[in-house]
Amino acid sequence: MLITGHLARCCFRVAAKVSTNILFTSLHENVYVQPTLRLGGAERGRQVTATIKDVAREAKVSVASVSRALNGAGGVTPETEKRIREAAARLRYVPHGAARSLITKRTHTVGALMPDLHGEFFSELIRGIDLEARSHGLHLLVSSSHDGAEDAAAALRAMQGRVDGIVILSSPRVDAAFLEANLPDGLPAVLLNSEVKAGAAAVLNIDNFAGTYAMVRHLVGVGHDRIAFVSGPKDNFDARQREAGFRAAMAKLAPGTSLRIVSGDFGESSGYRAGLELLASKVRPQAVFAANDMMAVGCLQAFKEAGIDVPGEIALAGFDDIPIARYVTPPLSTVRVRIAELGKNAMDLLADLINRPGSSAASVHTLGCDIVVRESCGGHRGGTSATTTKKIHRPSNR
Amino acid sequence: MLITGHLARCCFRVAAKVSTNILFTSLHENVYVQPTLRLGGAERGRQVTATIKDVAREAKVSVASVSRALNGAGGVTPETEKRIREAAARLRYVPHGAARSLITKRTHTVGALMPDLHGEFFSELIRGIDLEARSHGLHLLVSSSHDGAEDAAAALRAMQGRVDGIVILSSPRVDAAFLEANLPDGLPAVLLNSEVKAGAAAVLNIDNFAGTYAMVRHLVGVGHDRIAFVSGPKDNFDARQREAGFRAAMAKLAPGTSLRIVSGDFGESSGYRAGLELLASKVRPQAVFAANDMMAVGCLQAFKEAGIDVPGEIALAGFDDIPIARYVTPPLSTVRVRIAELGKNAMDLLADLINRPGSSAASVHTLGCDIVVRESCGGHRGGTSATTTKKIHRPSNR
DNA sequence: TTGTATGCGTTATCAT
DNA sequence: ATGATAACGCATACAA
Repeated sequence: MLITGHLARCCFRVAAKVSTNILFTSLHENVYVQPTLRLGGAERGRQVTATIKDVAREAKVSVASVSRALNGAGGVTPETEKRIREAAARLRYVPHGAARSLITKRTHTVGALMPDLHGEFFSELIRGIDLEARSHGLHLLVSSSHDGAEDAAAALRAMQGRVDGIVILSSPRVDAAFLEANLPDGLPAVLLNSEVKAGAAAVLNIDNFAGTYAMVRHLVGVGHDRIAFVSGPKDNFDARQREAGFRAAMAKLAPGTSLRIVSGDFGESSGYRAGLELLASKVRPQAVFAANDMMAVGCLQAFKEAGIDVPGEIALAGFDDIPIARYVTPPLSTVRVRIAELGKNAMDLLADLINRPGSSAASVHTLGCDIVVRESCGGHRGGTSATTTKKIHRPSNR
Repeated sequence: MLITGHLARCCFRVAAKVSTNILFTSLHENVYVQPTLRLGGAERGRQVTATIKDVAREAKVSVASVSRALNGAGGVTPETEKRIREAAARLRYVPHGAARSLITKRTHTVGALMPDLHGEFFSELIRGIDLEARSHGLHLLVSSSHDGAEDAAAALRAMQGRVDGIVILSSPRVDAAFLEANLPDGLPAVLLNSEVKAGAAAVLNIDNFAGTYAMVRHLVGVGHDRIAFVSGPKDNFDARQREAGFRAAMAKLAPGTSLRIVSGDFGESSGYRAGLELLASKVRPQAVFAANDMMAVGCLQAFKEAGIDVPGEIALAGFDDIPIARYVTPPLSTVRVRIAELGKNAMDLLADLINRPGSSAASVHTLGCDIVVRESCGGHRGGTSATTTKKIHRPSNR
């Protein structure tokens, strides 16, 4: 829609396979010239990794002393500890994670299981999780990109014995039944964006309901009455919550108004179609609230093509605050989800669950959203708001 | 710049801590009602995970037979195998990864080490890596979000014995010296976006040079002569290559033109400043080529505010093809980097390195780019082009 | 304080 | 075909 296309070769086509390099050279100083460099010391033979035994031999002590010294368990003379540490450093000794976790029962690793996600949401979530994991001394085993339940189940199985806990981002496929069948009993788990309260798992959700509610309140506040809603896919938990929030808000804040809800699928083009459909209505809405930003962007495109002024003739709002929202014309008002914080909180919850088994088990948490008022919804005075994580419900299941 | 602000509360503020839930209920059917659900069978006691011994006992065979049967190593009667499989299924037996890799010397896991990256690039890269890893039967241990060399070194150490190989995305901090000091000798590694050819590691780069060159050719082709360039940070490899490509292209395709290069830092606001600076020039450029899209977007903002028509008065082009590029007005012409493919190729290279040690070692590969012609650079006939990965150089270091 | 010995769960090498 | 047993690298209870 926005782009059209003819082909234009980007790279140099030359006969010889390796000559691209040479061609560059002839054009310019050769950017591919690279410093040759030997890595590591390449000890004799294939001794690629030193073990605790090697260190023990080198330091002329037993493996037990090496273990004690390096783990700070005490019971070792300062001088022998020094000797051991030096030997370890000399040999570039690093404890073998698998071996250690075999006896320790701790992998210091958490898993992240998520559906096939593109873009900002995924990266921000992982970012939040990873940062917090590191601060807890945990590593992150990621398994993303599965649409199928079979994929996800396999990934879950493969994590057995490799993780101390797991963060699971729910999806239509990874639902209650799936978790019941595949989530190992006793494995600390945090469910993100899930409608199930599953066993001992903690649940952390986005406050879609309140976010939508607040946006409706803003729209009503700036004088809009007939607000249409573009809903998301029915099998999506977020989408359902957002629609519920919209219905509740309208019932409360604009009572008596007949609800206008057209369905979309979170995709840009479904938003475009919804926009066209709304324009064709007998009574045109004063504002359109799309259940996510991509659909709002599609709407905007439809309005632009029809020559409708936004927000002059129709106000527009979205949900998510994807980066694009700021850059469309006019900039899109939306509900911001603090994704990295969601990840961070999930990780905190999980760490707690791991360190104090049962502590946060079966608790349900909710992360508030902000609304970001930009130009697309009229009554623009700008700004954002923030709320904090609130514990909603915590049955004493233990 | 684009957003201004007043605060608007998004969530309901109520006195009681837990009452948000109740409030919602009073507004609407309670969206937080969640099905209670017992997970797993909860075998007796704390037997949370069955081991191979349990299966052996259950099937009345030795652990050796269980191992053979489940690994398809042969040497086991169909009926005993059946009995073993049934016992395993009954006990929900899953082999303990750590224990297995201790003896196998294979973790079936690869590490991904990357700097603190936001947005699309990170997510697409991980996506490409993860998808391909899965198809190779490998898992992904991610360690992202370090700016410091110390951070990265610690992450690298922690991967010892937990991964069979590693993909490293270079950054100013993770450079030749860093790798020499920290990359374990003998560990299969693929360096992404790196200017060093390090030991036995394979290197995979984006063809920044050719991408920039092609875009300049396009700009010149549609009649622009005085093309200004907004460069990126000097310590960034991509930025340097792109500038080199620009210089080379201009020298070849627009000889005699005096070069106009203003420096930026890849950030939007530096692009904005560069835009203002260029507008203030005695001789205004016909086209501006920014070393990345964010700077181009900043430029565009500066031009818009100055009332300059794009592409009418000044053409504009960027690099990366971030999602935003399509949505600004006018849509931004740019050089597309196929990031997921980069990740996929890196993973392929690594899998090769793992399975056939030394096979792809010390090879250098380059992934071509596409140019995407949209409206911002004039001469708009639309479209993209694609090139494929080409092997540039492969010393016989083995 | 230090060393010896056992076991973690698995695969591999022998026997039988 | 099957079973006993020795690794794998580490931490730890116990002995010295």
